Amino acid sequence: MSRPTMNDVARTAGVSLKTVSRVVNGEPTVTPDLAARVRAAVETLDYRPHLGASLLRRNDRRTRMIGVLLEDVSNPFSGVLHRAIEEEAHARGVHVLTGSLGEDERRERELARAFRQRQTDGLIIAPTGSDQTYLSRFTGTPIVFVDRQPSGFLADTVVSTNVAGAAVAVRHLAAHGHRRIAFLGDNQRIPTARERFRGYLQALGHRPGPVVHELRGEAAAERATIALLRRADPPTALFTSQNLITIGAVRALRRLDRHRSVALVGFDDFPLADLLEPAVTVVAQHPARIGRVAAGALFERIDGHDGPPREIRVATTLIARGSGEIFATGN
Amino acid sequence: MSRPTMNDVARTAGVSLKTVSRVVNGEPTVTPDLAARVRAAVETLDYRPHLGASLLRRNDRRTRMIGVLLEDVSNPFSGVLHRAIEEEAHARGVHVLTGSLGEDERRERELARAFRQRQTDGLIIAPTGSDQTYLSRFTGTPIVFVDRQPSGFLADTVVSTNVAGAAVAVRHLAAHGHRRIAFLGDNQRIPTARERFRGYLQALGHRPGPVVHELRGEAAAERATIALLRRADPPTALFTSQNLITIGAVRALRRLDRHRSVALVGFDDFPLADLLEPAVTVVAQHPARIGRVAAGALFERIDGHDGPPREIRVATTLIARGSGEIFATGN
DNA sequence: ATGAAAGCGCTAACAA
DNA sequence: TTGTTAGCGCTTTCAT
Repeated sequence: MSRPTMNDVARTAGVSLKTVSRVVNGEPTVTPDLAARVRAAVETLDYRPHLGASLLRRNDRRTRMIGVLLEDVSNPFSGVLHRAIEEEAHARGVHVLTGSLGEDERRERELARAFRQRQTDGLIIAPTGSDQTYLSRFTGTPIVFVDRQPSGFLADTVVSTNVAGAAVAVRHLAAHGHRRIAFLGDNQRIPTARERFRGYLQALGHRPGPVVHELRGEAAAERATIALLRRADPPTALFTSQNLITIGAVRALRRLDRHRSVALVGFDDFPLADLLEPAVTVVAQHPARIGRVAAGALFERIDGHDGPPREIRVATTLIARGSGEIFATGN
Repeated sequence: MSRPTMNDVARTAGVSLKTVSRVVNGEPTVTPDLAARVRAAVETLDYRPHLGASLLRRNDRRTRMIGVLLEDVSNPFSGVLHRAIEEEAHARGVHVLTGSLGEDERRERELARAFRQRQTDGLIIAPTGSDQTYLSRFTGTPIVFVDRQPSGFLADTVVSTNVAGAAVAVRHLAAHGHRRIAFLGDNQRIPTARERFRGYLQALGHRPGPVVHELRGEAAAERATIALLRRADPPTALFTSQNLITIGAVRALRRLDRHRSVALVGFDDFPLADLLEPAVTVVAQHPARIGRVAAGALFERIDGHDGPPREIRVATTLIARGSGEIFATGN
C-alpha cells in the first residue's frame, strides 16, 4: 500500500474529505470532537499532506522555497552569506535551494532556470556570468543580487562599498609612507572588481603603482606577487582586492621572506587572518549583514513590494592588524 | 493573465494537449512538423511545465531533489562536504535543499520532517541531536548520515576513522618524547567525539594526561587551554579533537607565548593551518571524499539498492607541519 | 459547522 | 502517430 491521502484519513475518521482539509490547514470552523478524530486518524495512518497537490490547487501559489546561487558554498564568504540568508528564511518558514556556480556562466543560467521551474518564490544570485539579460524573461520571480551587481538586467542589489573600501585600504598604506603600492585583482569584467580598482586609482590620484588583473585563485596570485617583487623597482606595499588573492600574496611574501618588510592590505576578511605573522590588515566586508539585507529585500518583493530596483550598499571596515602598518623603507 | 498551461500551448499550436506533453517530455513519437509547431508555441507563450502537477500524476515519483542537513553551512568542514554533495547531485540533475542545524536538536527533527514533506528523494544528515529515533517513521525516504553516526536509528553512515586517526595523532606526539599529553574535546554524547577520545586512550595505554570534555567553540577551548597550562604540572603536548578547539588552543598558546614550546596536533584540518607559526600539524579528514561517498550511497539507495545499512569509514591523513614536532623538554 | 462537486496542470491508459 | 478520458491529492466554491 502506498502513502495515505486525505481521503483515507477521512474514511478512518468517519468525516468528509473537506473536514480533514480544514483540520490539516488549521481552519477554526471545526468542532473539537471531529478535529480530534481527524488528528487521531492522521496519527495512526501517518498521514502527511502532499505539498505539491496542495500547491496545484491553491490560489496563493507560494512554495515557501527560495533559490540561492553562490560562487562556491565552500568558500568562507559564501558560507557566511548563505548561513545568514538561511536564518532569515528559516524565521519565515521558508526553505532554501542552494547551488554553486564556480566560474561557469552556463551553470548560472541553467540553475536559475531550473530553480524557477521548481516554483521557488524568489532567487538570490551572486552572479558569476558577465551577462544577466536572460533574467528579463523571469517575470513573476523576484530576484536579488548579492556581492556582485548584474549586467543587462536590473533588480535589487546588495553589495559592499567597494570604491570607498578600496580607497580606504590604499590610503591607509599611503599614510604609512608607501608610494609604490601594487594592485592585485581578479576578473575585470565583474563590476565589483572594477569598483575596487577604481577605489585604488582614486586613492592614488593619478600615480598608480604596478597593476595586475585577471588573477584566478591563490596560486596565480602567489606567482604574480613573486614576479612583482622580483622586478627592478618592486612595490613596497600590496593591495589585494579579494580574499584568495590576499592569501596567495601572503604565501608569496613568506616564500621570499618579505612578510615583515612589504606592507599588505587585503579586501575582504578571512578566518585566522589575525593569527598570521604579521596578522593581516584587511578591509572587512560583512557577509552576514549582506545576506540578511538581501534576504530581507527578497521577502519584501515576494510580499508584493513593487518599487524600482534598489542598490543597497553595505559599509566595509578597516581592521588594522599589523601587515598594513609596516612603514615604507627608504627609497 | 496568468502563466500558460499545456492547454494554451496546444491551442496555439493547433494540436492536442497530449501532443504537447509528448514534445515537452521528449517522447520520440511525434512528427517533426507538429513538434516544431509545439516548440514555436512554447517559445511565444514562454511556457514552462509545472513540475508539481507533473509529479502528482507520474508513476515515478521522483522530485530529483535531496535534502542536506549540516551543522553549519558557514563552517569550512561543512562547506566542503556540502560542495562535494552538490557536485554529485548536479551530475545527476538533482537539486539540493540545505539546512543548518547548529546544536539545535529540534531544528534537526523539524527540518528533516519538512524536507521529507517536500518529497525530497533522500536525505543526507550530519546529526546534531543525540537521538535519531524519530527517523524510524521515515519509510520510503532513504537517509545517509555523514560526519557523525546516528543513535537509535540505523542507516548508511560515512565517517572518518576516528579512533585510528586520534591514535595516530597521539602516538605522533608520544614519539616526540611527550608523556603528559592533554585531550581537549567536545560533546561526548556524540559518538564521533567518543571515538576520538577512545583513540586517545588507546594510544596512551592507560596513562592518559589531563582531559577536558564538553568544550563548545573556540572561546571555551581557549579558556580551557589556558587553565590547563597554568596548572602546577602542565601538559607538554595537546591533542585537540576538533577544528574549532584546535584554533582556540592555538590562540591560547599564543597568548601565553608557549606556541614554540608546547606541541599540538589537531583532529581535522583547517584553511591556513600551514601559514601559522608554527604551522599546525593535523590529522586531516577528507570532507570532499566523505561527501562524494555519502552522495553516492544515497543515490544507490534512491535507485533501489536494498542491502543492510553500511558503515563506511574514510581514512584520515597525518599532516606534519611543525606544531606536532616540537620535542618534549626535560621534565 | 460540514459536505459535494469541480478542477488546478499534468500524465497514464487506452482508443482511434 | 495522435487524441480522448480519467484521475493524481488537494483546495475552492457553493450548497446544506
